[in-house]
Amino acid sequence: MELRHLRSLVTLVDMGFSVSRAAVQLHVVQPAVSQHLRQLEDEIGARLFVRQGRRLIALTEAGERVLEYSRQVLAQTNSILAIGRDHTQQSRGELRIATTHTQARYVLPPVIRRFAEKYPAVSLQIHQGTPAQLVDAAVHDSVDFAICTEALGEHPLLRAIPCYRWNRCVIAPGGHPVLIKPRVTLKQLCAYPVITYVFGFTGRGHFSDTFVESGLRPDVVLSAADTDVIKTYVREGLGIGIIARLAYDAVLDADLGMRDLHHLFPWETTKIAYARGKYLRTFQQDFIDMFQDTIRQSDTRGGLQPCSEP
Amino acid sequence: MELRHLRSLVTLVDMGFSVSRAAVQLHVVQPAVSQHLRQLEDEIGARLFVRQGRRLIALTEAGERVLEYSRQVLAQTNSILAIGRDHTQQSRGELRIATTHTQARYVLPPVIRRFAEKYPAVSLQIHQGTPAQLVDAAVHDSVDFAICTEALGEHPLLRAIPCYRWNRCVIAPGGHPVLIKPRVTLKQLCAYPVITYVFGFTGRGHFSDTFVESGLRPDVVLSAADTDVIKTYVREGLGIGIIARLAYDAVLDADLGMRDLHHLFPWETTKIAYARGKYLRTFQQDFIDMFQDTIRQSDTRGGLQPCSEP
DNA sequence: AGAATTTACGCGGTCCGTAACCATG
DNA sequence: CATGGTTACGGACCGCGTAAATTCT
Repeated sequence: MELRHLRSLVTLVDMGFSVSRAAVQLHVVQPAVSQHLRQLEDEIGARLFVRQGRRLIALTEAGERVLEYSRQVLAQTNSILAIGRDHTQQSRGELRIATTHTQARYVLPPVIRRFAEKYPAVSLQIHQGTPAQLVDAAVHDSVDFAICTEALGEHPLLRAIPCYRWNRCVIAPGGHPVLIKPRVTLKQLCAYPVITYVFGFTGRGHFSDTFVESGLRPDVVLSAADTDVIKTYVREGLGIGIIARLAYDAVLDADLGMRDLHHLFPWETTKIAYARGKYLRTFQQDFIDMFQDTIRQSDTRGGLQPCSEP
Repeated sequence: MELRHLRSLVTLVDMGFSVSRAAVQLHVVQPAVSQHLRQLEDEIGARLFVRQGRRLIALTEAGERVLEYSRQVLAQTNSILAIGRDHTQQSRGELRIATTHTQARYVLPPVIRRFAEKYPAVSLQIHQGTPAQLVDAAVHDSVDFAICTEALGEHPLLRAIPCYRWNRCVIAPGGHPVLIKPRVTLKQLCAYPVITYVFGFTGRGHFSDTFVESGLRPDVVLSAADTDVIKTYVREGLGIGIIARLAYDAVLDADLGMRDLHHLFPWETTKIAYARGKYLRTFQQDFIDMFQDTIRQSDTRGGLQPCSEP
């Protein structure tokens, strides 16, 4: 068994069980990949693939197991090479971050600024996606870090580091009746049409749970993945917005009124996660440190609380 | 980078930095290994070895990192092959256990009997060693399981499963004054010369701590790694023995008196550990289950308590 | 001087690419 | 009949083994 066999297996699966596409991806011809897969099955001595005629359709249970280990092996060989790059070109390389819109837009900018200043030779990539996609990308090591609130932390193949806790606020056009009382109640929120995040995003789970427990039902007229979209519709007068407190900008959103809601909802914990066993280059480790440190310095202006290490 | 490079690196280290011995171990000629190491260094692009002239002396820091990942990669490729064997020859293979003398002699026999009955085609190996050696063997995957009380559980590369808790007893030749009172005190134990386990073995750490805390100092005239040796010297009249309660056999040791001491010392937890990420074949998983189950059935006869899963 | 490692070189295996062949929708 | 996968075969590459050169104990 050689690494190329494992590479062929993993690429085959990632390419949706198309041998030809895997071959293209691997820069070899198709019969080569066929041979790898065949040899791998021979050496392991068990069927790995469910076949339909000559076509490969899916993995057997054994195949799933082998795939899992193969991914780990390949990730670790990458880590080995990363060690080298780390020692020779300390501060040269790339940092691939996958996160949600809210993080990318409201939390990361000051961190990124500091990082880019300290490591000008590191090329930065910020990918966006749904929490489920972020998890996937981190597991497959197609990004270095996934930063979000949902779906991390339970995954057995990820190491998740809690970074800060945040809560929600309500926003509404200036003069809106919900803004009168300094301390808003759940009942008051239910009196108006609500615009908030799409399910699966940014703490929407706990958000809904809170209403269910209280026996109240909010009138969610619109859901969006993205705080800026929510704000836009709130400005249009479509309803009141319930967003992450940290996404309210006192200057840019001066036309909107805001009331903190941390007394109504549970705190959410945003984490930074990476593939377990991944070798972190010094600048990657440093990014995590800078992230936590920046949060710590920005104090509670945005209503977020730093998390100490677990 | 190919697996052979990693194998050469790992073997080199295991052979004490002798390229020639590594070559023998790998069934290739020496220049081949030299080439692997050279190529590995080239590809990683960092010095991995500390050299003294042409001789390799030690690993650099980068080398240590690479070694760590290489070990994991190789362990996982082994896991992949194990998956195959598991699916084709369900109950054929080998089970390598490393443990201390006390476990091998007093706890494992009934487990082994059940296991051998159910899996006659699995060849069993029982290795013995100091707790530190057991940990090493498990980490390097040169055994499948390490079973002992000390040193496991904290190691980051091992997964340790608590199996049962035990405590100590005192043994002495029949009629010895320490046997008169049903409830022995620490002070009484200090009145006689004591024979017990060597430091680093079988709960000796907590044993000593207990005396230190009480301000008493036992008169340990002899330490042995092995309960049978202790018993022998107790029979010789050299002193009283403090051993694991489970190592006292009511029939074979009828000439020795015994008093339980669980009111004096903290309970010790014996664990079964294996390399994290290792693929457990079905019969290996079954061994753990049978181990725990056998303990559960043997009830408290030997003064040991089963542990539920953490 | 001898043990151990590196360098030099040639052979053999094997890995991949080309091309022809087969199955499936 | 086109798309996608397997079988067959040849050439190029390279990994290993032999043997000579080198260096440190």
